[in-house]
Amino acid sequence: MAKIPTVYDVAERSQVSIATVSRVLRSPDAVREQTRERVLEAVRFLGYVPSGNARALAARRTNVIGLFFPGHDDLDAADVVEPSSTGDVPVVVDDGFVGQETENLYFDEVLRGAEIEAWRRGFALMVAAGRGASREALVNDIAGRVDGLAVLARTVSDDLLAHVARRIPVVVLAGSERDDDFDHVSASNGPGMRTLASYVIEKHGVREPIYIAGPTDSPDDTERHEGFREALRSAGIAEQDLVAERGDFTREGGRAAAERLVAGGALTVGGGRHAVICANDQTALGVLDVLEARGIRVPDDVLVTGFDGIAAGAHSRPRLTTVHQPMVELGRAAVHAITARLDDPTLGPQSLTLPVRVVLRDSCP
Amino acid sequence: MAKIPTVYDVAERSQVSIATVSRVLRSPDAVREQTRERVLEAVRFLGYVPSGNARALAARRTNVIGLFFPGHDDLDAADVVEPSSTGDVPVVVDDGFVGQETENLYFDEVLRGAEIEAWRRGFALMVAAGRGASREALVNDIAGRVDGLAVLARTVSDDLLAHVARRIPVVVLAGSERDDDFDHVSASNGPGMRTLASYVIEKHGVREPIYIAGPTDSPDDTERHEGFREALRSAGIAEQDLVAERGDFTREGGRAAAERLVAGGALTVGGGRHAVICANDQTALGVLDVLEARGIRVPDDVLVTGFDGIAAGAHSRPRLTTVHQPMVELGRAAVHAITARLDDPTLGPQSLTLPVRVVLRDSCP
DNA sequence: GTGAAAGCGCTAACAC
DNA sequence: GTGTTAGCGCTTTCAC
Repeated sequence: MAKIPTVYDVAERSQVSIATVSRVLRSPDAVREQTRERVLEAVRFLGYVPSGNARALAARRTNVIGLFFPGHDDLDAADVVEPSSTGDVPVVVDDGFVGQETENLYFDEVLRGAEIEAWRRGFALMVAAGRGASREALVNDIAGRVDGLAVLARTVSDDLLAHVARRIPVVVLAGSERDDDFDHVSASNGPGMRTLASYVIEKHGVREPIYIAGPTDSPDDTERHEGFREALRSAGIAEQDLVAERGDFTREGGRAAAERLVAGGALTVGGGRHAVICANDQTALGVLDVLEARGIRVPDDVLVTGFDGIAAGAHSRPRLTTVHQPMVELGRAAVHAITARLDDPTLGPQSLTLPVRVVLRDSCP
Repeated sequence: MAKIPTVYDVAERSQVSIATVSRVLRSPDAVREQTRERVLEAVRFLGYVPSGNARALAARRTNVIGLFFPGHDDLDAADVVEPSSTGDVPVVVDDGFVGQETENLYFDEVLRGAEIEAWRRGFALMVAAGRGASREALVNDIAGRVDGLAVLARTVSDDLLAHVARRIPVVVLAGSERDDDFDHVSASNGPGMRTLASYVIEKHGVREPIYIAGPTDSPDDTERHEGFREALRSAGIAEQDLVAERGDFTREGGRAAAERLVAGGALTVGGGRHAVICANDQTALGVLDVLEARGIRVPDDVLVTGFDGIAAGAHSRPRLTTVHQPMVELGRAAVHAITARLDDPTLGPQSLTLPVRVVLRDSCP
């Protein structure tokens, strides 16, 4: 890293102009083979790697797409652990240890989809998991570095989004299409939950399903909850008579909610057919944890359902009935929407809602 | 996006020089409040977002760190699905459907760690999951856009890495420290597996443990396998007499390997105490799938162990005994190593090995 | 097929 | 405190 070589260094060494160096890298065919070889030789010799920034600046295009998600506000305080100096490997009995729960399965899947699609279209991906107060600054910063930005709904103010959208295409993920000018990509949350809830009510004759909601600021949960209500309505069930709980989309939150339900006597062994409808899979898995520990049988005593379709739900005992939403596809669609707008800036606001499907498994057959 | 405003536009509108605009954004305190307000007002009015590229170019520093992992070569062919035009939500019975298996739990965790640490240090993160032949080009490209690069071991040629390392700090993830000049960050694979295998052999009296390896090109697997061999050696067991299989680090690969073992008669009900030691958790989970389907009891008939400590293993039935490696910390350490070198380029090659621990659960108590 | 030269939008001395 | 002025390292006409 002594002296980072530039086009000028390469040009000098290969006895050509910087324009030719640039050509060799961008459109090799426009250069005579002999010249090209000489340039490439110099590139190798010097260890030349073109500056993406200079290129982006000159070309007025970064070929990078940004992805913004809210991050964990915890996890951040501690410094990097220093390795234990001894080479000993401790052997511990797991009495319930669960590492740090991977709450972000959703994020992971979406990111994977975004990455795949970005790659296919020749874009790099820049990710940011903003936290705390710096969120807005982060979004602004990243917006200055990319050609387009995908943002999870309700993670940044509409003002900022509007500001940023004047510079680059912005697509909002998982937000219901609203009365704004952004592009939206989301899953069929409402219809999905409605279909599932109706199934539970009709097929299993449950008249008092319990809904465990997600965080109040989750647009996904808002839509799912509404879908649940619709199902109740069309079955002629009055919502005010029902028990309800709120989780936080985490397995731990699901456990806590389930404990409260059990303590409140809402869930019992053989106490008539009950159903717990959870706003997402993680919550439902937490519920399953508690029910199993309490000896309450699923699905015999209580039916349990989730939402999302994460892999863990397909492998749980009992396996989890859920509404599968195409998370990877969401990520891909987001990137797709951005590139589409990049290709044709005159496009009107797009709203894409991806289909979901109810997947019946053991926890609610 | 009509006309993207620049410093010049802001300067003109607020009646100051571009230098002052820059100051307002970088060091607000160096500007008189009244002037500052005027500039910020113009920023808001114009929808100005500073160009990260121009800034990086001028400042000779991007404040971005790159992360390179190998991607799935599959998944890429299909185009984005078009939403079904009907609003109907299909209800399907899951007869074994598992969505697309999240194989990359490892990647996800490391990425999370990297993201956290990058954020703490004021860096953005650029990720690339290279595939196929374009890998090298991708790495080169991304190297031109970042201040430092973390690369999973053995995903790109040492030549390229050396080339890139002349420009920016490069840290190799999960590779055993080798005789190169790169920084390395890895987990205690060998000692971890050795400890686990010894435990299985000594505690449970297993004399013929079966090892299911990972991909041949995985440095992690190489080290783990060697750890396994060491355990055999110190127990006086001859390796050549043992059955061995190779998976590919995926659950599906684990299933396939287990099927072969069952077919080969290596695993039977009550056929003496056997143990299947897997190179990673996903493989082990696949083995559990097969054993359960075959009615072979774990841990009564067969002991099963994994490696990594992914969340899914803590929730499987039976819960999976494993060696937990700090994946999030690996990501953090990688970023840390890069920033350390950025702060002090004179540093010699660093090699950090993070501690692991054996976690005993039901599958091998 | 190749070179000269004009930016791209910003930061950072250096003056005033 | 604020303005002037060089670049930063590339791409891209436009000549030749």
